[in-house]
Amino acid sequence: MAAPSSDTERQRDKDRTRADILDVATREFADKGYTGARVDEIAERTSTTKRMIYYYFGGKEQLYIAVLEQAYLAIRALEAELDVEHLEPEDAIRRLAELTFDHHEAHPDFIRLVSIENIHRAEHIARSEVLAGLANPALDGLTQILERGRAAGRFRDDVDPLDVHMVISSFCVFRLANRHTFAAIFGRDMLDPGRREHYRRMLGDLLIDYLTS
Amino acid sequence: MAAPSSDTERQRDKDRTRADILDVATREFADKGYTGARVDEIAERTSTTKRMIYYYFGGKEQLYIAVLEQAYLAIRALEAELDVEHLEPEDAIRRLAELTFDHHEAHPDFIRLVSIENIHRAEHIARSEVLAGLANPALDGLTQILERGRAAGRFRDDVDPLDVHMVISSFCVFRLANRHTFAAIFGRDMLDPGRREHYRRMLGDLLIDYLTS
DNA sequence: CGCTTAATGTACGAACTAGTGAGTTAACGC
DNA sequence: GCGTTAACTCACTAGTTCGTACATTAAGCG
Repeated sequence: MAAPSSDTERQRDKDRTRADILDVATREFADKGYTGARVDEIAERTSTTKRMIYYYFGGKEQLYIAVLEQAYLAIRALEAELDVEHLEPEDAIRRLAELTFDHHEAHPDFIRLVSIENIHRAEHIARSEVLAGLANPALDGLTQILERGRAAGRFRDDVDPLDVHMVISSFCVFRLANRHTFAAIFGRDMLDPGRREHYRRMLGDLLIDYLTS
Repeated sequence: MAAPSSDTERQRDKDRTRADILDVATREFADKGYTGARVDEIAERTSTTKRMIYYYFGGKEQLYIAVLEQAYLAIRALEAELDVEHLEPEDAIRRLAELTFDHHEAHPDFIRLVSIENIHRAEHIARSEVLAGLANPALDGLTQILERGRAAGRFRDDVDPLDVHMVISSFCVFRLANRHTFAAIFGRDMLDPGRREHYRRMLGDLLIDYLTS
């Protein structure tokens, strides 16, 4: 056989092995935290061996950083799809907030990785050339929306886009990141599907009432 | 000497030894997380030995649960001091929010412990008889304020106290818990003293605008 | 003042954990 | 075909980490 074609199962595949490790590692780190995750455990769930983790990534820490990079880039790629330029400012804000709301709910592992990284004071993000200062497409969209609302005299003129982004993130992140202690203390599951629409609408109301006051 | 008096330095003191261990352990667990914390490290920073940790607490996990219990009870004791019955509903809401805002900022270790516990899916809180279902005095106060505001026709009548509490917590917790990744990605320190008043006021505005819309 | 026991210190071990040394085999260009 | 090298396997180790067996000493009581 001359060259491996797409329908041929290659026994050795650099990309597939790497992707396999990264995928398993993402789940393991998100599940157990950086310190709690075990390299041997990751290796076992992989279709390859522990030696390959060191071959491709160098060590536990570099593997964890690679996991963070992949997770952030994937989320940012999703955010870049945001298209709200055709909407009225109020509707655009709601749409943007709901996009974040939905994204967070759809990617609990990412939220867990962020929480874990904050426990470690973002030292790994700081060490990553890819992530340090990675721009946020959603923030650019938000800036434009606020500008349009302000120009139309419908939004107050003393709001910083990053502050609004912070409010949206607070709400959406808290709902996922703190759901366990919240449920244990107050007996309410913030992820209960029956309350989903209520929270989604509430976030929009909160933002619009503030911006138009 | 017959009995140990208060001015006598007792060489053996059950309470002091226990409190010492608990204090050191709180800092260690908040700093490194449950898995990251080392029993030997805690012992070393104590004025006693590792053997005593096992003598008084039984093991790493029970020590961690004891740390959580003490931290939660201390915070709840502070919250119980809330006195807003003499204030107008709007001012009472702001006061309550600012109290939470200040408390969170003053107790970063507590916020870290909560984040860590959420990573572990609150399994230790669930195992603690003291903490499971521990009532929140601040929530009772909030319920009364909302009721008064609603009766006076100044607050909307479709708000759940726990939802308002969630919004307050989201904002205050996010500011502390996610400050590192937020700073790494956006270059803004949410704990910058120069922005403190801005955030404090913003939270109040956010709540009042929503409740009075 | 000696007896009892709660409180404390010392030394150690079994299991785990990140990482590696050295050899092996499949893929691919020539 | 064949040599080179990238991809891969296996067995192993040095250091760590929770936990404990055992010895010891201070405190209080009759």
